[in-house]
Amino acid sequence: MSQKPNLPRGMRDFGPEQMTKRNYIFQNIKDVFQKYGFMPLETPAMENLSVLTGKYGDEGDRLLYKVLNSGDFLGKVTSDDFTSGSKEVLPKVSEKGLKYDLTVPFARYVVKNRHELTIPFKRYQMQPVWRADNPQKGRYREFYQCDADVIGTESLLCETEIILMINEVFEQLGITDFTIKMNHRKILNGVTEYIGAKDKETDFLVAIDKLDKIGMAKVKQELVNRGLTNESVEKAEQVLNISGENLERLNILKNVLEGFPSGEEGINDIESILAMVQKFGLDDHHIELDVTLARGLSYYTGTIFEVKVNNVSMGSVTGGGRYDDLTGVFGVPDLSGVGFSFGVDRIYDVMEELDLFPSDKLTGTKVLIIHLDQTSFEYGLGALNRLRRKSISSEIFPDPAKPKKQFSYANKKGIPYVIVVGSEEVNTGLLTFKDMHTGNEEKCTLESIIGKLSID
RNA sequence: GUGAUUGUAGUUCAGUUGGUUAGAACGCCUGAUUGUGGUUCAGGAGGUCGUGGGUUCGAGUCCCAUCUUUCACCCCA
Repeated sequence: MSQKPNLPRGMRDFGPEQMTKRNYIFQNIKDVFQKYGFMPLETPAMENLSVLTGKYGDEGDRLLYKVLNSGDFLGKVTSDDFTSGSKEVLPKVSEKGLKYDLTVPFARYVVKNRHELTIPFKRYQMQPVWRADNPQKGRYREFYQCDADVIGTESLLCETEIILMINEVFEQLGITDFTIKMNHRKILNGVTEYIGAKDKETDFLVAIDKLDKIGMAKVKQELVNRGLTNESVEKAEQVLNISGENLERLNILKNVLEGFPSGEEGINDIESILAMVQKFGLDDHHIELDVTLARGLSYYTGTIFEVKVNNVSMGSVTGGGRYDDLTGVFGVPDLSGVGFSFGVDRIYDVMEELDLFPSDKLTGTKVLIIHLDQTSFEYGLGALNRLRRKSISSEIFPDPAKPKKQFSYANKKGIPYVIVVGSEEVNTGLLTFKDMHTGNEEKCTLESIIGKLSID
């Protein structure tokens, strides 16, 4: 027990059964991305720290995994650096880090290849990212993100298509009870202006983002603690209490934010998106306008959204938004982009909790050939070859073993059918074909077996 | 980074105020069944009690450190 090798904290293996389920999710997402015209992209696990740092706020910088330089990593460090602490030492011992999300490396890629890209550039990316966070439920130190971004257009069609894609993916995965929470950074700007707390915008956003978690009373308390005036807090409560259908909420907001240009722009965007979603004939679009949705990442400037699966104990499973100037920090301003990301690991946990994995779509090997002696083994090899030529996922037990052991193997692997080959079968050419689920057996030619297995 | 919490067989867990040889269930292996799994029955293997120190005549049990698990804060997929 004690000798067992262990994994680093927050990192996980995925066994065959888990991988089958994970691939099922990946495949669904990938199919939808491609259907909407996104092309695949991969970037390395590591980026230079100069690319990563400063993009995710102070908190993000803390959660970045830094990679020690190769060779004599202490070579450039003086004893003065050492005594003045890790801040001085870090840049001298580490130049690279593991990527924290897929959006920033994507922006780096866009800048690097901007002359070759067809604009608008649409890409999807499904890769692991790393965060040195403390693990807990639905939170890992290594996890996959599935991003799709469009860069180089301000069209609200992008936002609309994101909503369509989210609906398609969740529908295909069998997740029906979910909510796409949508908001707009400009609406939030307008609200902060309206309540007279323009200089406290970050404090305001951080506090209201917790509303559904800690309740109005505590949010108000936190707003006061963060230095907002009582008048601001009262006005904020009035806005945060807006309820009703999306259109009603919009109308109330319109009145409140009249005369605040930023807020008006945000409302117009949301209205356009909702109208366009209707044009695609999506009646049950799961959208809920939520003025408390703020989202952490500081680079969002337009529409923001987040998906929550209802009635499960899990944070958001998808998130995204529009960023007007992500590439600005890399020297290319005015490239507007919008993107979103599925959290596969969380979707997996949710589907497990709701028991949504379809067992029939997840089987690997379809048929196992069981042999009883050397002659039948060799006969079986020929049959195996023919099955595989017909693209039937099949295997033969590799060792001479008792039937009991071979059947048991099929059973444990969940292989739905077996073919038994013994001297009788070799002589007659009629193979014993068994349905492991029902236990029924029949004698068939290989052709008719192939026929039956090809139907499924 | 802060505050709690967990660790005993492959897995999930019992284990009394510190006291003989650390248990169960499931799983695994063998046989009942030399051409049949999943059910049943009989038997068997498997543990440095996370690790390192300490207290004690004696530690799975108490103390310290460390790692790990889970959860909350922060933040977030």
